[in-house]
Amino acid sequence: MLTTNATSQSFQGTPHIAAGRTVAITRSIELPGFTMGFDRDEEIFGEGETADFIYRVVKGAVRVTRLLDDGRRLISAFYLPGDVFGLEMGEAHSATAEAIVESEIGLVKRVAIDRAAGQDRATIDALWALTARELRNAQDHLLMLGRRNAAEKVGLFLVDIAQRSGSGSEVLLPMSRLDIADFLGLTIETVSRTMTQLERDGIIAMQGCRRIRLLDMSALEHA
Amino acid sequence: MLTTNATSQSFQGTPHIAAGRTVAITRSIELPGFTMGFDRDEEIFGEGETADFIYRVVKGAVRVTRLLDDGRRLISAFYLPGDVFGLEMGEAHSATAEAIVESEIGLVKRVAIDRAAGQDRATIDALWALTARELRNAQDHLLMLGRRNAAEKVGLFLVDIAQRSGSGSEVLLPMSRLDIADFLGLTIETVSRTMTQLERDGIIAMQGCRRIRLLDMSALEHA
DNA sequence: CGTTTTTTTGAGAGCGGTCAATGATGGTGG
DNA sequence: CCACCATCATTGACCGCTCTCAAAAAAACG
Repeated sequence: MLTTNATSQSFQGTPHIAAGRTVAITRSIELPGFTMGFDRDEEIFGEGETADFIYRVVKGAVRVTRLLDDGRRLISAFYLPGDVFGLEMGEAHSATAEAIVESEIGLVKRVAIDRAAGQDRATIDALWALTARELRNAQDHLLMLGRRNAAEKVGLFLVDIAQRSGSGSEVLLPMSRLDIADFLGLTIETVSRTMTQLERDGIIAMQGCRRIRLLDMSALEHA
Repeated sequence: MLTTNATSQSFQGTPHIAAGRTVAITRSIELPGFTMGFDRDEEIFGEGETADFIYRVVKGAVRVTRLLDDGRRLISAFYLPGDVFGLEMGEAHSATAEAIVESEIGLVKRVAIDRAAGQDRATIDALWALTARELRNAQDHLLMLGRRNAAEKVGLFLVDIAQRSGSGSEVLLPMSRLDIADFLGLTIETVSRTMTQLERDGIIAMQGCRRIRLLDMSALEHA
């Protein structure tokens, strides 16, 4: 875990913080904000910190984690370009967000959002819709975890990532096996073994452990 | 599964439908609505049906279920008196709700809610807060399912129900072992065995399979 | 190119699932 | 009120999946 000292770092040659722009929260809602670069494994916000911003992935990938009391880690969601995260109803963040790879993140101040929401019904509805989308994601996650074997979990996960990254049947996983395991409630070994088995069965093909080609989508979804 | 023909049934001697009253959606928000009685295992709404109402448990208990394609059943939440459920962002219900025991449910028409929300910011915020609460419940559920053994799951479940029913350390479970199993991602046999073991360990005491006394709360939470 | 981290593979054990039988519970009708 | 039956819960034996521990292979990094 790296210490967060965002301002001292740079991102792909661009200034670390690009101020004075607007950030899209939904397709129609844009608010004044700025962009920030984060290195691999760098913390974006921590559990318990004051939730002063909401965030949007411009480029890269983000994981949101919660630590159980006994040290086990639970990944509640992955966020890909276009996804909004970090919206809280309470004062503080209820989980930690970290960049999975070098990422570019848009930030909007919460006070700016609250101000806009006070004047504009459309903004309220957009924020509400974001909460509802998070709810749906959590419920889909529950469906993925509830009484399914490892092959089903990994299969559904790959299909989900493929659809969301919109790259057809060719997936480039940004996250490690450990991330996948903590997301699916499995161990790295089981994730690895399952992928090997899916490849043996001709359901996927791997070129390196991150580049996956989905050969048989229906087999992935139904077992 | 019983067929739903609510108007032809009665509930504990009171008329099945009591019209012309108001139903509390939150502590401060009350809207015109009515109350309806449901028998044990009676469907309140079904997956795919138009979401014309939102619901509140007045008395009894409700389960919300989703059926996986292969027939497995997943319980996404239990609702106890005071809890609101059935609020959807889309047109249709994404899950099925059934009364676990004979229950009294308050209903408010969605058009009435939308009308109130159009005029009153407090109502919008209340509805948004309800969605956020559902999200938190789903995330807590994820925490309960993620990489925990049966004893941890059952322990956390019992503590949760005890706290929500507010009856101290004496819990009267409205739901069957099958309901608990489908909620925790276990089988009835494992739930049963786990309860027996918790009793042997002196962590709980059972008077019948529904009446549970929680003797050691911290042991329940941490294993 | 060497070092560190991540991934893969293997062997063994344990937890929870499956199948099956017994025991408890509750509702119904005689 | 009790006998009967249907449903639900418990218990047991066994098996398979996933975890654990361990080591080798591959990839990422400086």
